[in-house]
Amino acid sequence: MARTIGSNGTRTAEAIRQAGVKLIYKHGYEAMSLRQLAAEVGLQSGSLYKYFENKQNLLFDIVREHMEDLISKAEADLAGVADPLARLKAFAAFHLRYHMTRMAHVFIANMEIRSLEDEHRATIIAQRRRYEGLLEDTLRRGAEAGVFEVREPKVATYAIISMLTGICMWYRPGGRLSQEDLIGIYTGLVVGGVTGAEEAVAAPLPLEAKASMATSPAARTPKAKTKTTGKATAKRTAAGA
Amino acid sequence: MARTIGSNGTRTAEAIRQAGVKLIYKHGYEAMSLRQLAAEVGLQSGSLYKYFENKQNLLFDIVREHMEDLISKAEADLAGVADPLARLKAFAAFHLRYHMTRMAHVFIANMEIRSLEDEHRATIIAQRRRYEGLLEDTLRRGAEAGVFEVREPKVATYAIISMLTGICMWYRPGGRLSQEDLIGIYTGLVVGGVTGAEEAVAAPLPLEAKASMATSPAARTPKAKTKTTGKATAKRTAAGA
Amino acid sequence: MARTIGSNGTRTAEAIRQAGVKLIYKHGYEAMSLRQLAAEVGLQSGSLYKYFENKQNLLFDIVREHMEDLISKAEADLAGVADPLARLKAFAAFHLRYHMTRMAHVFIANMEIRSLEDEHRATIIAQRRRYEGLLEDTLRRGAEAGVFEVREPKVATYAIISMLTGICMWYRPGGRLSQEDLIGIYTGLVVGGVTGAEEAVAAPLPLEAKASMATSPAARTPKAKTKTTGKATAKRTAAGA
Amino acid sequence: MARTIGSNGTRTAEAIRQAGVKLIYKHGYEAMSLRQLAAEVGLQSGSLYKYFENKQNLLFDIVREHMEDLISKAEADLAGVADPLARLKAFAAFHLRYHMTRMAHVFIANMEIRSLEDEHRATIIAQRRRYEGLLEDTLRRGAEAGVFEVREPKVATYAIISMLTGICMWYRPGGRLSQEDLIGIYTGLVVGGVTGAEEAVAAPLPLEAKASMATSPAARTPKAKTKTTGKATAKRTAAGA
DNA sequence: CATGAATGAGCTTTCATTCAT
DNA sequence: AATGAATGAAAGCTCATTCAT
Repeated sequence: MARTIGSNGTRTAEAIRQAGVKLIYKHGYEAMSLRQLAAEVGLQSGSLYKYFENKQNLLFDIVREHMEDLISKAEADLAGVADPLARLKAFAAFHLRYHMTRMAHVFIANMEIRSLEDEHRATIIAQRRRYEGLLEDTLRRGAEAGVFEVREPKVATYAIISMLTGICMWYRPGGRLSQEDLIGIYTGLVVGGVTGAEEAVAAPLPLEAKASMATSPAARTPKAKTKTTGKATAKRTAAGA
Repeated sequence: MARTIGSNGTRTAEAIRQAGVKLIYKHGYEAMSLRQLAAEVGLQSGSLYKYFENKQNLLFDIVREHMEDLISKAEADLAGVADPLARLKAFAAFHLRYHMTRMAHVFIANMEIRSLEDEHRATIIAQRRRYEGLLEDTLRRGAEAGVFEVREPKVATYAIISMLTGICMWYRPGGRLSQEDLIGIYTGLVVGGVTGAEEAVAAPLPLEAKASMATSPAARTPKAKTKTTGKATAKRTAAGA
Repeated sequence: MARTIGSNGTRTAEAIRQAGVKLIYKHGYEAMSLRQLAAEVGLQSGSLYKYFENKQNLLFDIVREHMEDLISKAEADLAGVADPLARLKAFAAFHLRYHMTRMAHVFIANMEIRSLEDEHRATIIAQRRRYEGLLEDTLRRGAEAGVFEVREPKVATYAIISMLTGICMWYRPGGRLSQEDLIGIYTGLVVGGVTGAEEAVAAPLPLEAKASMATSPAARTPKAKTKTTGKATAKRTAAGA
Repeated sequence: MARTIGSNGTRTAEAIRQAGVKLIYKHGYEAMSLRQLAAEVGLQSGSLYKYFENKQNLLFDIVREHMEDLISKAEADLAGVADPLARLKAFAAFHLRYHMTRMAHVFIANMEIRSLEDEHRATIIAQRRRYEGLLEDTLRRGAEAGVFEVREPKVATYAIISMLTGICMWYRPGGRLSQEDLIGIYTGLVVGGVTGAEEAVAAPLPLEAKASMATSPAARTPKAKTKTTGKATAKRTAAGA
């Protein structure tokens, strides 16, 4: 029988990718074994090595491609939107929609950064920073324009992204509230947070003070120690401990 | 020479607990080996079993005691505060301060729920729900009193807690912004979010519609399948896959 | 070079089985380590797991296959023999010959029942009962026919089988007495025992009295307690203690 | 409070001995851990070493003392009995009664010979031989006197002892048949076996032929390899493999 | 007499990975 | 493109044993 378009190899590669996402999401990267993965796609575990160099690279590929997808789609969505408030709402809506749609990928990208080796993690963190930049720039411009009450755009960026990303910890399709309902609720919280309520709580901050933050939240994630011997699985050491 | 005060056993137990927190924070529970842990406290790995039943129980003990501490301190902090807005601010301040102070414990409690066995996870999730209840009740009462514009207190609870918890992903002591600065910023975002900006964005929600959420975000964390045969190490399966 | 006929896998499996029998016979199941076994067949210990699920199953497979072999050969040997005395002699001869030929298997099947987990032990005990049934039925029919003086066929069955099985505690091929010599001697003891000498010793037994025996000698072997928690290696508890 | 007569130490020693018998009977020597044993008598496992040199010696002490008891009681029972048939019956009755009464000790002495180190096993086997000698001499004298039809007293000895010993594989007190009932049945089998039925089955044996047996069944039990290094638990190698 | 902390060796089992076929 | 046999390392855990107190 003739090969179907997209060779078996291509199809197997795709199956492995999908099964990998599923299993890492379910069990975690460390806890997923390649035997499991191979069984999921109907192969022997040794055969997987036709499709990736090693387990670490499978994870890296999944996360990197996810980040590329996330960034390009976000940039496309915000492309024509100039007004800061409109951009903020568009960002929030995009982020939420994306996170409700591709929960497994998002979950992995957030949880398994610690399982990436140094170099790979650096790549992903750079992508993350670029993505965060979309929001940070918007907040900064809105603040300059006087429409947002945001004195620390970086902090606000982290806060807002944490809030929005949190949705994939509990959201399930088919619930009482539709995706659009939820987008409405979350956007309300975000917009309310950055417009005009702030003075009610906080005293003016000393802007000239030394920053209390790392250059990015990403820097907080544990860093793998340099691989040393043999085939040993790379272990990670956290910067912050 | 006589035994030093606070027998070796007690001190070793404490050292193991602390090293455990440190290593799980750095490497993750799955990636931390008991040999590593033993080396960290200057023991043979087998000797650790004087101090815990098994690796899983070490994790559970750490997380459970952390949650107990978190809850009791939170309840103490909110004890006399009746006014919804004051309670909200007190909760935010407590949560942030706690998370900036005990980052490793908090990080572990959030990240390693997936590594807990069924029963243990259920215990922790129940504690989490109780903690979330402190905020949810406050939001609900504030909404009833007309001081908060919150139509979905549960969703708002998840959103706010996600935002506040996010601080331990990037905060480092000694930065430009003091803990109190950051508490000011975050509290501003939270209070702004729940007071009066919402109508600007979202259409009224159909309150009677079917819920789109699990009973708790906790339910999203992967659930271990029931142990079936033999001595096999328990693996986890995610509810959502 | 092409794979040798009978793939390596098949040959390795057979080598493992044989080495397993040899080492369990020599050291006992508990005392045999899988490292020993692997070394015996020239493998790493982990590689054994291509060939059995775990150590316990290796033992079970060995014992179960032995019992199947024993039963089927015994049934074949007795197939056409109707006369009770002839059947008794045929049984004794078969049992002795088998036990002198496959001493290691027999020894293991008798000694290591205690090392089997509950379910496995139940299977083996059922097989043992079936085998014993061959003798018991013969004794019973012989007693009914008046050719045997056997008032308690079950007790006599246990006694005779114990006597015959005992041969594998001391027999070695190449000794002064041939297998056929020994069969002659043992058969004489057995036949003499069940034909007509009994009244010389014992007073008539109250047949209606309550039995003083377990349903089978097998039931005397220690029974593993039901596995309860975690991954703990199953220990055994004796029924009679 | 004053010490009771028989110091605590003496009582503890006795408790350890009894618990040891119980646990070795239940689990087997290899499978019994000293932690279990210590727990059974309410001690820490390290404290056991006040009462024995090591685990191996505990086993040896138990078995040796059992054998001494067995032999001295048997010799006492047979002391005044001269007539071969009476001696045979007395031996059988004694052996059965003893085995029904002290099943655990007997079981251990039979099953755990393989777990004894070389030297210890040699001691026990010598005792066993002496015990067997009581029966063998009786058979020999009976044969010489023409009252027994036994051409191979050694073989008959092994056969008879195996048969009688087998009772402790299935007997339980409180069953339908009393100890005396069972003694009657077994004695009938034994006496019948050695009196006059033999010619019915076997052709005369060539007495001058080379023996097909080891000097004692005991020699069949595995022999421990010489202890080699450090504190390593001694492993055993079977002579017959 | 007994504890309790610790050792060091060894166990069964799992894993990522390799490679001849 | 895939198999299946095997490796070598490491994991969690248990054990008999020691010894200062």
